[in-house]
Amino acid sequence: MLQLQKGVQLLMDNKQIPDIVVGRLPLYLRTLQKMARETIQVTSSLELGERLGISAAQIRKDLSQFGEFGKQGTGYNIPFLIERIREILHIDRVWDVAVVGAGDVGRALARYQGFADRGFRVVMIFDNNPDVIGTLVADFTVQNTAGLVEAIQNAGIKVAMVSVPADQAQSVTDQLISAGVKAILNYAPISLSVPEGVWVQYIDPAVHLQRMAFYLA
Amino acid sequence: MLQLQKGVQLLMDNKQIPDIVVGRLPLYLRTLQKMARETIQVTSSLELGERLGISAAQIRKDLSQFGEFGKQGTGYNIPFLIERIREILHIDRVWDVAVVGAGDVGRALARYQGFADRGFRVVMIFDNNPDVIGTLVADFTVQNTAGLVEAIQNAGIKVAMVSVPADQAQSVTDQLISAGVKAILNYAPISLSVPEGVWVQYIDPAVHLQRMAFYLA
DNA sequence: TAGATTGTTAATCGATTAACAATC
DNA sequence: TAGATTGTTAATCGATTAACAATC
Repeated sequence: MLQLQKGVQLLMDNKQIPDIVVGRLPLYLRTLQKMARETIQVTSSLELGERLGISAAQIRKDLSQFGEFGKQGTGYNIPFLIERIREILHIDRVWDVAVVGAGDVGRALARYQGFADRGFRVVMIFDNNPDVIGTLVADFTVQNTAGLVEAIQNAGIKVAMVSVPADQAQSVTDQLISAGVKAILNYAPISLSVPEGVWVQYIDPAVHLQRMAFYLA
Repeated sequence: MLQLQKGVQLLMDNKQIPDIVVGRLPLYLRTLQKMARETIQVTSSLELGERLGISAAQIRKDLSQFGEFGKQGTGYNIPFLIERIREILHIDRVWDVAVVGAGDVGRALARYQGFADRGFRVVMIFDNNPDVIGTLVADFTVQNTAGLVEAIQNAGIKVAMVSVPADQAQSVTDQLISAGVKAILNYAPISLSVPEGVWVQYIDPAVHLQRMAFYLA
């Protein structure tokens, strides 16, 4: 009875997790996986925090949003915590990803080895340049962007990376959304408009460099 | 006298600008430059905010940290505001940048056209693979990483991008710092340790994708 | 002038840190 | 047991928003 009520409460609770906390989980995961490769079995919020440059209190607070994963006096079992974070982030599976734009950046993304075991794999790449369509990138034949919506819809792809010129990025984004894509990693140097329920992350190296330049003499 | 005192106060003030505000300035700049290309002359905090998905109040508050750049009833002169932000960010000049690691990512960075007119230009690229050293990337001959410290020191370079495998990134970072580099854009999927006064920004596409995966069903 | 929009203040909201009982 | 470390609460700190006088 209490058990049930608790369950109901949890369901109704629908506690809103701060996005800033969500944003730190992949960093925790990356460092935990590095520790695992170093065959470390257990860690503490203090040790993990030192590796990340984050306070121990913040790590404990962040994790406590999702459950109780540690043991007093001992700390966190690393393989266990890795699995919990993978579940929380929904990367205890592999998401198929489409790349749009087969220039230098798109080709580097299609070949990138860094997605392996991190929840994603590139499965198709598009371009609108007739000289590029049909060529091979990694193991993929570059497809015509004209067929993007159908191909992505048929494959049920929910995640895409955009590496087209800035002036094509919004149009490509609109097509991706109409094809059912819900998460877009945008390399074009432009702010995108997307409807509620679609997520965008931005990678613009010039923006990152400019931010640091502020602190340069 | 009052004038002087004001100046002195400003000097002594040394008001700490929140880093989160600094981080938004490059986004404001990017959108303002897009508006300028659309030959718009004047904008308001409301209009700029709509393009960026940021509240008008936040834009005004952010800018007010650095001075009074607008005009009541009118808004902001776009070319004027662009110049002020470029000064604030210290990108009213061109920073030379070194790329370390001439794999797919490093080569894409060396060829990237997106740094033009945004305050940076790549001037050298390094790798430690004998098969790659001496080859051409864009207009640059790939140099041996063994000579990195001397070359960067001699050129007075303060900004670098790291695109080497994760297990070499900390060692490369240490060398860059000993060569005088103060700002590092790190593409290796690892947290770097750097001393006070050195700035790091991270680009890890898997981290960005993982963050969005949380919101996917 | 009337309308628009700034820069700034005060109020609100949210995130981080400090501290500690619980407990392994 | 003694020492260590969690999960959580309360206190602090910082960021965002609302509101408006000033003024173009």
